[in-house]
Amino acid sequence: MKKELVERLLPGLTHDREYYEKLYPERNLPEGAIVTRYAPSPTGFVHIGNIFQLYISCKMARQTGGIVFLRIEDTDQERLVENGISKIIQDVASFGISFDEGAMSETEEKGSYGPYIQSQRKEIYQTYAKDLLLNGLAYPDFTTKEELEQLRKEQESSKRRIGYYGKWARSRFLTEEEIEKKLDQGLPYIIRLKNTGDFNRRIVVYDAIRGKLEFPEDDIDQVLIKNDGLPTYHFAHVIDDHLMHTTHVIRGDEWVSSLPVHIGLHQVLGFKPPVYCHIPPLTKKEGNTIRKLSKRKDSEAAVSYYHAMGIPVEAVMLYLATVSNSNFEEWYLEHENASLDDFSMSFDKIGTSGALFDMEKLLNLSRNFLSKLSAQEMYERTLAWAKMYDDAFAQLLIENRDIAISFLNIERNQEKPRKDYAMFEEVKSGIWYMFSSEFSPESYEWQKITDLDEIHLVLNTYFESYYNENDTEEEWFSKMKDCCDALGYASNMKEYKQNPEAFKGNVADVSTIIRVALTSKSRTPNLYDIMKILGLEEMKKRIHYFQNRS
RNA sequence: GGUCCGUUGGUGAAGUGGUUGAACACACAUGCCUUUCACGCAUGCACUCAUGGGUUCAAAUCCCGUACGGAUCACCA
Repeated sequence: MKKELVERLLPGLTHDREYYEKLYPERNLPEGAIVTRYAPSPTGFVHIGNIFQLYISCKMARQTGGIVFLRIEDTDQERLVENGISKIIQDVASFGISFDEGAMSETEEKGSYGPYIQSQRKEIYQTYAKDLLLNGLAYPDFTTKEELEQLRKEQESSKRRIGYYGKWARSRFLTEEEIEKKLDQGLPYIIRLKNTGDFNRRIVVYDAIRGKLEFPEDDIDQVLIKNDGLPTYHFAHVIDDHLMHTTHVIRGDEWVSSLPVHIGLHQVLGFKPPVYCHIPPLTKKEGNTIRKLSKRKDSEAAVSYYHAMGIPVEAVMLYLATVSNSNFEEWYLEHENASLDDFSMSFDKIGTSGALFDMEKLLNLSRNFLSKLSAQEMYERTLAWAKMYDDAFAQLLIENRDIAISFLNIERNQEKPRKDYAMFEEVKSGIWYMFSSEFSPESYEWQKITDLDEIHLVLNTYFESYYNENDTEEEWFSKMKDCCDALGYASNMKEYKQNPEAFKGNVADVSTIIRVALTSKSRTPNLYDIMKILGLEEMKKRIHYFQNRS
């Protein structure tokens, strides 16, 4: 196509493609370093699947001495959300992830391969499109949406392959005179690739995760530049990843079917394609069907969900690591105290079929993680959570700091600590009865022994004659047994089991009476510790409260 | 409809032709321990790897068909 016409189509371009090729030279990185990117469109909040993908990207880049950068794909101007970039950066940062290069805020960026916001790279894309136009590898298309729709219907009814290709791509055959005439009329147009691909030829692509993939060549005249002058995803991705020297494109597997398009574009532009790595989606079972986790339908898809529930980010990352590399879990079991960074990930250990998102497993990981924190850390983190999501609870934690820490410490400093909490949200329901200001229960969880006279008898006897604040745990328990013997309860479990009729109950029943009277709950951590923390004064108050109610 | 991908237990999965009578983890069940709970310990949990056929001395592992599931086919990414 002649130069004047091309300049009419894509006006105002001051550079040629060689200029850009020189502007963005080869990166100076160690052999085998992986350069990859996170390339979201700023259309809302970050999805847990994005974090999953990002985790893999960061891991692979960092362990090879490479780079991961943030590129904003905002070529769809209609779907943009206000402060979209900040939201992405914030959500990502909340999982402890940051970028080596790329967009850093709405207005700032870092690195010498920018701009990293696609809408600011318009001239670059157009320059490459212009080059294609000049070489007869692209052409303007004035077809309207209605005409396109019409074309599709024709193809459907005659059972042809759907798409704008070959003889169906009518604008291919426009003469330069016809183009000029339409331009004179001011008709809107787009730029399409004049595809030389042949549907009957096959191409082979090696995906780092899925292995050998085979497709027919793409022969569709893909849109390169849209009506608004901005490129389509396909065109922008190919140019950006070439110019930014991306070595590995790590993205969701909804993209595998556009691989022929991307390979084709790399070819016409004379680029060497990067290695493609398509990761499977996180899925969810709904009835009998399995589908991708969806931001709209599934609350657990939003990153904010985990923060609100108080699931520590470490646990979420652990879960994502478990799902991403099949050998991670075993490795982690052998390296209990190792950091995630010490694990060495590989593409071929990433599964190809989507993992069902398993909340149980995540919570289990979280429970284990939280059980390993010190009481002090547990307290601080619970407090930090409460300050964000539950003011009243935060206040209580501050007022009862020492009690809270002592309570959280029960059976924590041991080889295999208690696993009471999977999220900070649960701490409240586990701890409230320790705070005297909160203790005024409406009901008590009485178990086997429910006769109130008997309960009073046990409580009075125990506190009047047996409890001593200064006892060690052994002394405490042996006195508990003495109390049982005195009241007709079995102090020895084996004896009780052999002949339950001979006793009113056993030492477990007596302990339960005391536990419930003091806490209103039948399940609590170790009673001895709880009594120590409450102290005699508080216990008297509670027994008194109970006796007045019944 | 075209194109492509996948299918090992309730879940994540290991496993690429022969110590797999299918590892490991989560969940579940039972028992033990035990002051409740939690922890811990022990045991159980796939009539065999979607299904039919083929190759082979030998197949979850290789080949073909079928079924089911998923992705994609925009001037969205």
